[in-house]
Amino acid sequence: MAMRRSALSSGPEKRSPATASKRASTRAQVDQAVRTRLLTGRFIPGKSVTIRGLAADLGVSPMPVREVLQRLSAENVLEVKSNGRVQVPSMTPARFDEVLTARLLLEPELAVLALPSLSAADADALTEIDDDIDVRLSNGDAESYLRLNHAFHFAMYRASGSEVLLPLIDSLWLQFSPFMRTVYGRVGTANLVDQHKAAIAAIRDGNASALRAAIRADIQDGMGLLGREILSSKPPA
Amino acid sequence: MAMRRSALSSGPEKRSPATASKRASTRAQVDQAVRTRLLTGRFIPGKSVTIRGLAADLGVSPMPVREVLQRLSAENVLEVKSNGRVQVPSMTPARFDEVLTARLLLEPELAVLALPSLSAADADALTEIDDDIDVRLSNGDAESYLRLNHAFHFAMYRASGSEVLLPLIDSLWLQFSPFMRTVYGRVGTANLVDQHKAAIAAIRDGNASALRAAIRADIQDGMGLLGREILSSKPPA
DNA sequence: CTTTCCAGAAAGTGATCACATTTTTGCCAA
DNA sequence: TTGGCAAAAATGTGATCACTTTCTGGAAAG
Repeated sequence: MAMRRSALSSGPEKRSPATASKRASTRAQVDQAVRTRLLTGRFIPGKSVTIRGLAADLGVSPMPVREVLQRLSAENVLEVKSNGRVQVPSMTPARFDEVLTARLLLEPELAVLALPSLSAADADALTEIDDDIDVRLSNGDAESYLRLNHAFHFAMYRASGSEVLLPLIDSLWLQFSPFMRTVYGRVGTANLVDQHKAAIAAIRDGNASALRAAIRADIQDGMGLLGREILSSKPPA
Repeated sequence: MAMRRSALSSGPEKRSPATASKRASTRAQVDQAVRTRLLTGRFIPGKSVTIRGLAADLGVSPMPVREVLQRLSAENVLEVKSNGRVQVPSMTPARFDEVLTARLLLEPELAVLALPSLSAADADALTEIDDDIDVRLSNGDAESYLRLNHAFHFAMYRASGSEVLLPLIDSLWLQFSPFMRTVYGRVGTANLVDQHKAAIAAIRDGNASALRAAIRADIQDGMGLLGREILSSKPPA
């Protein structure tokens, strides 16, 4: 294996004991790094994640990693096996159906709740993200698609100022993203469709029912159709 | 303050270093203990929870407590202030509305998903819990009511074998239970109504739409009416 | 060539320490 | 009595160690 030092922070490695330093705890950095990896599918379902291994990978001590893995386990994002080992859970048909159900129940609702707070400027920002998505899709860049699709949805959702629904949806995305990455890697991204433009139009019109329908359809298009099919063929995943 | 040693495990206190001992990790025990306290309202909203303090209270070392607090923070159950201190969050009107919305979206759905797995024996068990609830309500025993109401709902939900929706709902209950305890303590439990009997009837009939309606109404009755009113009068809570 | 078993490595868990920061307390002066 | 200020206590965070359990790989036996 090639030399890889400190996937976290490219700066000079000074870390005196217990130096909370620059107002960003090491745990928060590790947490962000792991979440990003999950959301962009850089953690494959079934992959086992070890404290010391990830700590070495990120160039930090085991303690912050240990706490982050606890957090993600509690969020139902990582799975703790009976022997204590932690891994990215494999997707099952039952699990997939539940995630889809939960998304369809929660996300259209939160989008509608966010609607009053979404300005024309927000709609412009969403359009910019969506244009970027179109480019990535045609290029087959699955990882960037995942990242931007997440950015699109959460730019909407965050506008709601939600304190309860948003964390729930956050957990859901962390749960399905690793699996969807494998799906997109298998079937490609070229024929992926979404309802982002319909959603943006609904936002500009301030049309709640249209926005609800768009988000619902978007989830079905991006996740429902493909994933269900994949799971029928390959058992665990 | 009176002497209080080890609220956890009344047995002889032997704990050699790193003895995973009797197949129940200390962390799991602490986790269960804290969750029970939250669900029965023994943690008051606004109460600050410290690692060392809780560890001393439970008679364990700080490490397991530290991990449990991380888990509950990640689940949006405990709040981490900007200074790192952890506390049971105060309920706000916005937060309350969101919890109620999320409950109404998720719980009726999961109940219906559980319906096919609910046998006549399960209905009998639910009836037994509900009878117990009636006794506690007339006695004004708010803490037992919280515990049994939780038991009633989750006896249903668990039958679904859910891996995704159930953890989400779990998080919601941990979020609103401390607040509801203060509500019941203020208005009493005598005039509390629920739809448990309607739910049990729907289960015995295998009637999905009736069950969905019963759960929805039960949530409105037990939480919606009272809580909204209380929040109008006292600001934080 | 396959199976069994044992030694070494790897991994999670709990304990303890050190340190920076924040909070609390108690005292002194106005 | 009250206001502020400094000392002390409390708290979260990171690091490190010890120990148990589990996993892995290879050697020996069939």
